Amino acid sequence: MSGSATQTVYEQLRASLLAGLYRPEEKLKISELGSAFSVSTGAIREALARLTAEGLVTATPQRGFRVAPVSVADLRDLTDMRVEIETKCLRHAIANGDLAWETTVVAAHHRLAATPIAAHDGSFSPAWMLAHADFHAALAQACGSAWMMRVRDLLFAHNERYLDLARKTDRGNRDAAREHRELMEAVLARDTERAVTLMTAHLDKTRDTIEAALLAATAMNEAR
Amino acid sequence: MSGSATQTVYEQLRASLLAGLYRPEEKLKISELGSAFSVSTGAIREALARLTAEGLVTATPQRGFRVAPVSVADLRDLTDMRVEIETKCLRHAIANGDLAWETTVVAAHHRLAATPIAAHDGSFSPAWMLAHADFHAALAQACGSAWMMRVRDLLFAHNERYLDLARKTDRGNRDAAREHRELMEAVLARDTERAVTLMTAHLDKTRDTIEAALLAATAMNEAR
DNA sequence: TGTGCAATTAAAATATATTTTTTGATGAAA
DNA sequence: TTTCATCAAAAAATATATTTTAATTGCACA
Repeated sequence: MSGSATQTVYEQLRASLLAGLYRPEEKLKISELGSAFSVSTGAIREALARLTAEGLVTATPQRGFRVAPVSVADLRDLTDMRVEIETKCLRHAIANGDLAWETTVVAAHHRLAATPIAAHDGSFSPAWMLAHADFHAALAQACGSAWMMRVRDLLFAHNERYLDLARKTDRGNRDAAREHRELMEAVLARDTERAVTLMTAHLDKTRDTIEAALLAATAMNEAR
Repeated sequence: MSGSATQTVYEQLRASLLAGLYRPEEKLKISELGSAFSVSTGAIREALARLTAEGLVTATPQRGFRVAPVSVADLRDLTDMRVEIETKCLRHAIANGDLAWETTVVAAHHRLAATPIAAHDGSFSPAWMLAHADFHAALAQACGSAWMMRVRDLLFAHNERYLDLARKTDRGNRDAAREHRELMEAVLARDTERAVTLMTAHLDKTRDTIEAALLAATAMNEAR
């Protein structure tokens, strides 16, 4: 364990949110969570406060916490920003990255490629989600800017939440593995423009896929 | 008052941090703050948790909270990122902004120009800091992207902390008022390239000033 | 005089108890 | 039936108490 109870709760809650274990706008009851994690309400409130600052949770005075909402508009806005920052990281990383960086990229890609994408229930497997996050983080890592990485990480986290909503719709009609491989190859070849183009396409494609799933889900809800 | 105690504490603490009322790396004792604000320790912990997620405060398990450190390296990194995002906001705002936006910019600038920059003790006056923050926010506002604004606000907040460190060194050898006026004029003329150039110069100049003050302060500390 | 160890103090972390606020239900009056 | 007011239950917010952990002090011993 990495230390305090509140820290553990924060990490687990965050992971659960990113994995889509709670629905958007769902109420997060303090005492319920408290008994679920078997810690005091104080620890829960503290964890929720941090998640609120991250934007993964919303807080309304006197009426508690909820899972942050999702929307097509937000997804589009988020993706635009992500394209911006991810390509910027990539440019810098390709310019600055040394052999050690190349090595971590290759390693991260190997792990990603070798990890089965789907869990038995049709959702993304946790192992793949982790490998995927690590691969993208590895690409950006060598950008040499802590602030860039920080903003990147924030945006990536928010995107993960959407990613999970696109479980079923996604795979099959898309070759994410190829996209990742080409991305790696462009990076190793230090072909900045190609890498940027591929990254942009990759993120845009992800957005389109999620958007379709999101609209389908909304339509289903409205019909009911 | 805008509601709960924890909310109030969060806001006040944040304002104090941005105003430089606490020194970087200073210990933030929970119970001390509790009695200072005359609220329970829980409320303090909650506020600190949020500030931690914002990066204004650092938390170390089992040994509490401290004011986040500052450094020349961080300031440079922060400014690079700020140039990036502020100019991006500006481009979009100039493209999208309507008359209502122009109006708020003019209003914000008028207020800024009419507010005395220095308090009697040589630091920036709180009123000026507020008017300054509002002016820059107004410029970016019309960018039309919530995520852009969110990242911008985060970066701006961190910069405010540095700004205060540059109190004495700054004014006199710099005509910030002119820079702001020119910025407004370029924006009203919808001269995107000029506005971007001015904004970049404005932020870089701010960094240089702060950096000089920071180095001077460090040298003084080392000499002691 | 310095070094290591125990005892003490201080502070953080956690749990529990209390107060306040909101929400949902029930029933009376229009 | 609909609307409004009142009451009861639930949950959030806050305060207090307890436990755990880290820091400090003082003392014995080299």
